[in-house]
Amino acid sequence: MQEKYLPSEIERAAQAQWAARQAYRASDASERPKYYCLSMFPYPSGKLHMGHVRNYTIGDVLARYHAMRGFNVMQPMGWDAFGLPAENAAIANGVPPAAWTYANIDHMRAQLKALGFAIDWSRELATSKPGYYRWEQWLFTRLFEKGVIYKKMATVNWDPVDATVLANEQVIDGRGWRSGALVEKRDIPMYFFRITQYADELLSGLDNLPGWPERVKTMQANWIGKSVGVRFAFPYTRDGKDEQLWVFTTRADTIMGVTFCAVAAEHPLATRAAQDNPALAAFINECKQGSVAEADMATMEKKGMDTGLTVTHPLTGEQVPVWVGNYVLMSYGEGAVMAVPAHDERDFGFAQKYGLPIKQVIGVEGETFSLDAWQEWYGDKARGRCVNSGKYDGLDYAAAVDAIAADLAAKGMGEKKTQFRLRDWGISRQRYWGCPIPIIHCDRCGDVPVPAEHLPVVLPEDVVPDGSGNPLNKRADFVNCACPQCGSAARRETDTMDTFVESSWYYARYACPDFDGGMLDARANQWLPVDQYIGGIEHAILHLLYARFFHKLMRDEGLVASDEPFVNLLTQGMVIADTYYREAADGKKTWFNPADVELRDGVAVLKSDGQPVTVGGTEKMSKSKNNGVDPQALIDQYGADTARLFTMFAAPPEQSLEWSDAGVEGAHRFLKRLWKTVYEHVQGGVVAAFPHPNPPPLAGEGANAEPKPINDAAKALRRQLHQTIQKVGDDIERRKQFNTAIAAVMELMNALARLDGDDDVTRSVRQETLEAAVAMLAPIVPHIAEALYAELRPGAALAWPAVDESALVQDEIELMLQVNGKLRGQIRVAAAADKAAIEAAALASEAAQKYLEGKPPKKVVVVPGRLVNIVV
RNA sequence: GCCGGGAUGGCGGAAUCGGUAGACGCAGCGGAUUCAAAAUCCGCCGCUGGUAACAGUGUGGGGGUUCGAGUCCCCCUCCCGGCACCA
Repeated sequence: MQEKYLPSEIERAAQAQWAARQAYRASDASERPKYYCLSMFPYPSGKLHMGHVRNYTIGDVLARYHAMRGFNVMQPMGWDAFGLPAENAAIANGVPPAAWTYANIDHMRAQLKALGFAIDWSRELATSKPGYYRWEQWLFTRLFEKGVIYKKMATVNWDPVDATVLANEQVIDGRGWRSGALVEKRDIPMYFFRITQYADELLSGLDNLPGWPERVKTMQANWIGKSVGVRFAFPYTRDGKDEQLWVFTTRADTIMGVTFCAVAAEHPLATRAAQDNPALAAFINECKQGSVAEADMATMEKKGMDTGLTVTHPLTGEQVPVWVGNYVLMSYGEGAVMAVPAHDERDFGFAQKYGLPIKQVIGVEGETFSLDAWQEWYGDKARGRCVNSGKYDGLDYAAAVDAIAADLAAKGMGEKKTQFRLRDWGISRQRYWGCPIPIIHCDRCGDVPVPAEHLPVVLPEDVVPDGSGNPLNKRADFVNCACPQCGSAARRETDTMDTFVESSWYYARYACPDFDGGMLDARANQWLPVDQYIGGIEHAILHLLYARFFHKLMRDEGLVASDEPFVNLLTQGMVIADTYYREAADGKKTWFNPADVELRDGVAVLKSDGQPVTVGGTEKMSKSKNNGVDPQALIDQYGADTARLFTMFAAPPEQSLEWSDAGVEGAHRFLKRLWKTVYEHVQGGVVAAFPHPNPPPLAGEGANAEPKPINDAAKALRRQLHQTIQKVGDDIERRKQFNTAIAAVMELMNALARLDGDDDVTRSVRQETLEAAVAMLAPIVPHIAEALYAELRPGAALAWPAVDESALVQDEIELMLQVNGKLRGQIRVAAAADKAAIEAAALASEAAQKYLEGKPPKKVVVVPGRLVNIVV
């Protein structure tokens, strides 16, 4: 055995050996129970970042652990290959997005292999390949024919200078990121998935996901946002015609307090009023500026303008003024809202600002309504009883809503309605590097889906976008085609799909990536649902909701048999690091990578020039803040095992992980010590492990089943060993707390180092401990574990150690002794002692005597196995 | 703004069901080894007072429940994630 721990050597050897025997190839035909372990696939941005290392190490630990426990494990990997960054790189460097993407994939695949992940590479896929997106296009045409996909107008961010639709990310302070032009809202036609049709099932299905974190389920439930309310109309007459302004409210009980209505800038009523009102027209134009992002809408200053029009209150008959409000969105509900300033925070602010009347219609007994205390009237208190509401006075929330809905229905002016906050999913993107939408526009036949036999609609890969518009529009060979129905000249749709579509079903395609006869084959149901899904918490809502939705779409197409795609979900925290920057005179910040910064006399300075930089706080590793730590340098210096050990040890998986170079050093030190401990033991000759229920046969020792006499120190170590086996299995399998699993093995190794003696029994206990410790670490640091186990048990395959129950038995245990809840000492009692015996022992103890001063205790609390608390 | 999460030594974190706060690791300090250094090994290490034994105090802030609260309840502050075209 090599005396020195040489990571690069043993890692290369282990990886070559795994590849040679195809160790991680998942069998489609196995007797063993399946375990499908999936990590969210990466966007091929260039090179792996620490978030990837963390994500895939978590998945690999679980995959390897389950393989050691006898499961038929599948851990696949692929590439979320379409997306905006490829186009940005194209604009910056003049490289086609395809070439850039595939080069990145090659580099990142090599990095993943260097980390030693137990991935079945035979199932690798990239979403930008026609063999993949072909089936996405096929499903699109099926759903289009079923009406699950439809077309409607939707609002986008429009850059008037670049003549391009911008992603929210590309809008900075209301301006286009490249042009700096003020962004405008613009309505364009888009294709939508009718996800709202599945809203109820997506909501109720959360109850069948006990393996998901509560917080993710809560976020999804709030996102779907089911609410029962009332949709009703304010009638009005215009140009001699009777018309209606429809609104939706969850607070119909406050309908008698309506003092105005507010409509979106794009609302037909606003458009009409603006025709002979230049000031209003100007205001509407102003409203149309800025981004469409909800966060921007919600935080901007609430502004409005009177249209001069009024509508009739459906119950009181009063005239109600109609305002245009910049906070009312055309795409939400009806594009119009009723306003009750007394009982809605936003309406209140608006009314205060523009001097609109405020009318209290809800009261809480014993409390006086006052404008100063208006905030008090939200939450539970808002659900008081009706006042100043005529016939509805005295009714509570539910009764008032029922009565008001009934009266509106009787007049044909409204009805109860279940409303979801969830909106249909718009998937059209005016971008090149995505999956083409398989639609052909024919002047005669309209929107015609591309027939299955003509799929895939292949995206040309030699295009270089320039940042203005979609380059596909300039490709006559792509655009011009014949209508599949009538054969006349037609135009191909040039919008591509939202990349969330590709990531909504890739998990299913891994079961049968080579199948070219359809989207999925029978192997999908063999492997699905995914047993464990791992990915960042930032995907808690959108990606995970879309994937659940897609699973139900595929189920309803008869492609999968299950209702939900992911049985267990682990949402890992972010990897964060310090940020450093310098600010120029014009306020522009230049960010420096932590690797280029060092501390000199407590001041952060740039290594290159020694001048100070400003410390900008600890944030998610990102390109924009230039605080990403390149895992490659770490692997080169310490090896993959150290990188894996550190990322698993530094924080529990669900919390954010703060990067630290010093911690890496500690992880490496532990592996060196482990290597040395095994080396020293092996130098003395390997022996059979201490007898336990399944004595492992070792050449020369035979079936040595005679129990050997064992001293107290070795017995104590064996107790700790088997407690550790119990704990580590529980930490990995149930708790998914790898940091404490590692800490427990470290403690065990520290205890082993203190075990003296070179007799046969002690050596066999040492052998047992080392075998188990190496096996327990194998899922986390597989290369070194492989090498060490081969020295400890030549020829044997790594196996998870079994717990020896008999080693756990204790005769005497220590309890803590509290007086008035404060720790004052310990007592030793027999492990089997009952409450009375424990109490007697406690009262007889020196510490108890000291604090009781001869007086009887007021109360004694005995928690067997834990403590005694004496109240004096 | 709305929804979700977090805050524990100098640092990362542990305390799994309300029961020894600070496991494990990093940094630091002291010692051994060495010509010297690196590496390695041993010891100390929340704060305040004390030579020490020990005492007091301590889990973002304020209040509450309990024999007992980092953990449960109410209020507050700050930080982070998501907000539908970043992935």
